[in-house]
Amino acid sequence: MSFQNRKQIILKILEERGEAEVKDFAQALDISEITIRRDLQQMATDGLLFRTHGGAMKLALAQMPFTFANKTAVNAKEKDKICQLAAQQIQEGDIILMDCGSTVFRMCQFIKNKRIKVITNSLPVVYELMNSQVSINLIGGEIDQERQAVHGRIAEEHIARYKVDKAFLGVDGISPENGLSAFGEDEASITLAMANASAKKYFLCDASKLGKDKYLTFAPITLVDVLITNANIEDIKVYQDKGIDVLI
Amino acid sequence: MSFQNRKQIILKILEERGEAEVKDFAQALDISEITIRRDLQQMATDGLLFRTHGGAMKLALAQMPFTFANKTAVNAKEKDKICQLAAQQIQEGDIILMDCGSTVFRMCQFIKNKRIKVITNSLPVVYELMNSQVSINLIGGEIDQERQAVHGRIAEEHIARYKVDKAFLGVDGISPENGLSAFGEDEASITLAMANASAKKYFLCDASKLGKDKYLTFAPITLVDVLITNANIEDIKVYQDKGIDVLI
DNA sequence: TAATTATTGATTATTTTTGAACAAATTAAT
DNA sequence: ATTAATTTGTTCAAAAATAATCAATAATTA
Repeated sequence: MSFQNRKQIILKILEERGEAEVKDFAQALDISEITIRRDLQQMATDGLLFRTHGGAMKLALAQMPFTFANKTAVNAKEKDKICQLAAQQIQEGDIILMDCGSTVFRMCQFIKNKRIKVITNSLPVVYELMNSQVSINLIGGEIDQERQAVHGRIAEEHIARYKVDKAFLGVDGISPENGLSAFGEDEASITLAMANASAKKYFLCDASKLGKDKYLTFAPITLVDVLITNANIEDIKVYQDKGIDVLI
Repeated sequence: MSFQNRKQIILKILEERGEAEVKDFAQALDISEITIRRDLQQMATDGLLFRTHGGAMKLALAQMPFTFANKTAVNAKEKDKICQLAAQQIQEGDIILMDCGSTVFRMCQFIKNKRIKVITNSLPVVYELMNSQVSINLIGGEIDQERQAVHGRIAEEHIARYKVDKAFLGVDGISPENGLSAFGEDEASITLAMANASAKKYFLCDASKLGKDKYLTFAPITLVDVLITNANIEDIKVYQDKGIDVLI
């Protein structure tokens, strides 16, 4: 077993457990502790992990070239529940669209092992699904460095070329009266383009977005096929009355 | 059994198992270990596999998960010199194409602070130029997880929509007689598409690629406008005779 | 057919990797 | 603050792998 092989396994262990001791590595790899220490030292200087006394930690946040993980920290647990529900809607072989919102991003962890194709304009999503079962189609166009996503006319035209089963989208605001709203034009038109390219439109909205209107309203509430949220039952009645499926 | 045959089988073994030891290869091919080592060495310099102490690994496995900057890069210093030369060819305001080769990738460090637009299919380039002065246009299409780049027909169509000043490209082999060659079809056709979309074509080739023909020859040497290399003067004469600008 | 070249295998020297022993440093506990 | 326990760094030796050199074989060319 060469150093390169061990490197792989060490990273995998860290990926699963977050942190581990030298003993654990030595046992898992059936090799002496001193060798593990040397491995960890080199990998630490290579920036692949964080060395602690007695072991190592994964540097998920530092390793990620994107700062997306921070954003998603807000209401992470609630969002994860929503995403788990969303992921359950996906069958093997599906082709799905995913937009560049922070909620939709958290779906990645639940779909990594599905054999599906994901079409997306979000670089964090691409990064997260890299080296997974999922086959990825990246939407081309101008990169918005702030959003870490692809936007613009070219991107919309790219989307329009596809017809997919399901689109998983996020919005900044949603209300029964004024429909869907967003903070920016770019976001709105990409969301719209994705919705138009998909047979079934799923919208992932945590409770904080329900009943709110934001800067730009861009689509009627009828665009929504399925609303996936963590709001309480009274608040979602109005949406069900409009003929929208709601998953809680 | 010829070297070509062994090469095929070695690659097949790696494809199946991901990694293997010299012993395994020697046994499978019924040939001495020293010969296997020689094969592996050549294939490693050709970029077909990753050599480890005691064996070899599939390239995709060796490229650490998402450490896009390949730190084990061979000839890093030589490549950097070539890239510095290439970067000097770029003026403020230029729109340039960059392909997904490891040499071209190293240009990023030298162009970070230029006010230019880069069109690329390489995810490492995108990540490297993120949060820089450079504005990025990402080519859309299917993602090749091994190459960490976008390939395919959609990508080529995307490229064809643009007309740019300069393209900075890499190839796996280049020779005065047979022109440009690559290991794979996808790579070749993307390179060709980029060349066609650009007024001036720069090719970045370290000395190890000069005078070599690889698996697939896909374009005549006349496609090259400028060759940037670290080879010695005698070796580049033949290219200059063909009317190609050469920078050393 | 003979001469030349390229490929392969064997041998030896060099390098790399690994593990053990012990001193130094760090952490935890009193 | 001091001591005990653990962890780490350093040095050295053994083992494994590689590189280098040279002879033998196979392939090619004249």
